[in-house]
Amino acid sequence: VPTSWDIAKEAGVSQATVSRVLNGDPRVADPTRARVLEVVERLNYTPNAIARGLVSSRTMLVGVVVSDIVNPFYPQLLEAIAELLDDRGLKMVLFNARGREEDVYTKLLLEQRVDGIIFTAAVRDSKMVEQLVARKFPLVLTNRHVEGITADMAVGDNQAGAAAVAEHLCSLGHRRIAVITGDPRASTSYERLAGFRATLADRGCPLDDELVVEGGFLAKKAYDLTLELLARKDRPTAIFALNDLMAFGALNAATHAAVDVPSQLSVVGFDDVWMAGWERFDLTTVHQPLAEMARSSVDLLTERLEEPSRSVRKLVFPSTLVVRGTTAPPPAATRLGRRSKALNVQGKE
Amino acid sequence: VPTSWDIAKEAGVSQATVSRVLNGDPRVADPTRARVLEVVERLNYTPNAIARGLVSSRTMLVGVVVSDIVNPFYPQLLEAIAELLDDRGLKMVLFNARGREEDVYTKLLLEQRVDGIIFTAAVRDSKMVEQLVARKFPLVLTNRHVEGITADMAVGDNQAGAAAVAEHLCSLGHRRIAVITGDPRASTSYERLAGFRATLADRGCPLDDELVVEGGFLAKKAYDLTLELLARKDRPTAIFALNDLMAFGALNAATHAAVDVPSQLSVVGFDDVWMAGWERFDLTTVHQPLAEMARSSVDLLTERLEEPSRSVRKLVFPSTLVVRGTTAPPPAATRLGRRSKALNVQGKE
DNA sequence: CTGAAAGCGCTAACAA
DNA sequence: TTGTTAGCGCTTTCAG
Repeated sequence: VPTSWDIAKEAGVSQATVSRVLNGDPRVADPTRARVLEVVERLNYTPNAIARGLVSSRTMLVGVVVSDIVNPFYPQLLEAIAELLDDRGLKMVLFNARGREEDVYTKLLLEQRVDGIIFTAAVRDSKMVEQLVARKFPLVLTNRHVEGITADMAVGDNQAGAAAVAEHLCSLGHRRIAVITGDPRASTSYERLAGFRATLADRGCPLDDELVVEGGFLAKKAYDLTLELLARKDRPTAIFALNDLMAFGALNAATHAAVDVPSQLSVVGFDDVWMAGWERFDLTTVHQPLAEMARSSVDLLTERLEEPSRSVRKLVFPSTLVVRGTTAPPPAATRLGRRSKALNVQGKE
Repeated sequence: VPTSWDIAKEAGVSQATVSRVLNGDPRVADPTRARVLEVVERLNYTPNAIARGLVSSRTMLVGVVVSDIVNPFYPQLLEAIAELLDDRGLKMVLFNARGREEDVYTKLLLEQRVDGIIFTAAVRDSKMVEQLVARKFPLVLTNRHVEGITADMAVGDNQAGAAAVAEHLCSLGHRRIAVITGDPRASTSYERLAGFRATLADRGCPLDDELVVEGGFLAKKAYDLTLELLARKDRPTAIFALNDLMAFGALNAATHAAVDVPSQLSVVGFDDVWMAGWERFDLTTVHQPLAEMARSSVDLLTERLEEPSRSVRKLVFPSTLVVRGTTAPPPAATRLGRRSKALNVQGKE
């Protein structure tokens, strides 16, 4: 593998000149530049980014931490982030946090000397994030945030989104509503639950704690929990899963138990991942502007990379309820005569 | 940020000794080692992997290229690969090839001096892979392979899998079978189609080219194509989508068009991604042993990293048909009297 | 067992 | 406009 010295020798110039040409330094004579580039081409030379990184202390690598890569939410986010990073010449080092201790991978991230980190898997009491922030390490919290931490972040308005779900379910007439929460350490789970609970209380139909179960943001767990909920004597008429993946699990469980959605059971998710609109799910859920969140995350990071001392910004993105076909009035309400019309109205968005 | 010199000074030893301690060199006196480690701990020192990489020419970074990260197949593969790499102290630099020119990212990969590359998005006529192989760059082809290239690879038996689908559909009585292919440049698409076509011909019901359409491994495209296929005067009684994602698209389209699956239309996929078994899909498909493929890919790569001259190995993994609820005899056959029984048999696996 | 010294391949002053 | 010269932080001989 050729080095810049090899091509310098071959082109009859100094190594420094080669470096200049490759970095687009304007004060290189055109003929010289041409000669160098010719050799670069001929020897198929690519500069060693490691060496470059050592001296410039810029690796052009960005660590991205996700909590569960098989949750379709993350690939969708990653796709957007990866493309934006690419446009800025940055490369993505991916970490799937699932199960791992967070300090382990963060340490790895640091050893690797990534230029910055985009965290999408932070937990509310993360000591690690706190340390990184204290060290003034360039990082942005995306989607989730950390309690009491001042850092750049791009998050959705979880409270508002969940509140909208509560309104929706309440006005449909639901009174026994179950909630399948996510990881309780995630701000997303916490806030969605809080927003839902508060709004439900406001509307005079407080949440029954017996009906709040923990699904860990996992489809399988939500599936099992739904089966369990449906088996109860006084089963809920609606289930609010704190993310779409769990809502899918609930939907599958309902199908398994031969419980019709939405006539016998309403299901609501959160995120509006791309599959949520599929006919086979047609899920009522809360939309989060993923593309914009991704763009802002990358922008926040690159701007901090360029100007480390700039003031911290917190971007909150609106969440909007998307009513599709998995919600309808509860069976009881149906018997009271609001059935067919309401069913049609809610049947399709 | 402290360097090894800082901790050397603090511990009253030479920088070389610090390096030795950190690399577990056995010939360091225990008291010395303890002193060094104490300082390392106290100063919260982490070695600079860039510098280390420069001298050892080992970055501990592995490039992983996927063709479309939102296809659930890849996250599932990535999850396994990431964990295995992690166990070996390697980190993953992810590239989503979607739309990008392959030489662009491969060049980036090389600049970054990743130790090796796992390609899951290779196209059959890839010049880039050819060049990398010629350069003896450590790489493994996973899932897809490249025409006429000798390299380490871990692929599924696509021909056999597709043949099994052909057998299954034929014996159910289907004669008008449509195929939604993937990216024609991918070996997976090519081989699955070839295997399917050959077996169908053997069974005396050759494939009608009018019914072969290109879905590019994309759900949306498959959705549209299915709608189009269903609108034809002489519509197919079965659709073989060359991956699960497209099969999901077909299923959604069928629902949209109010065509019942499997009584009016059979649908088969390929890959058996984790969602395929969900009640809402219950998709008949071809299982690929993803976990083993991932493990082998990482093994092949790490072994080559350790012993660059070892002989090339090609691992082919068996593909097995998984019959679930989306396949049944065609409507015509049903009219001939094989309906209800067959329907039940196929209705659930 | 430990220290001194020579780079790894590049960027960035500083000279010329 | 180009060349010379220091390092970046580490691993690794080679001497003690």
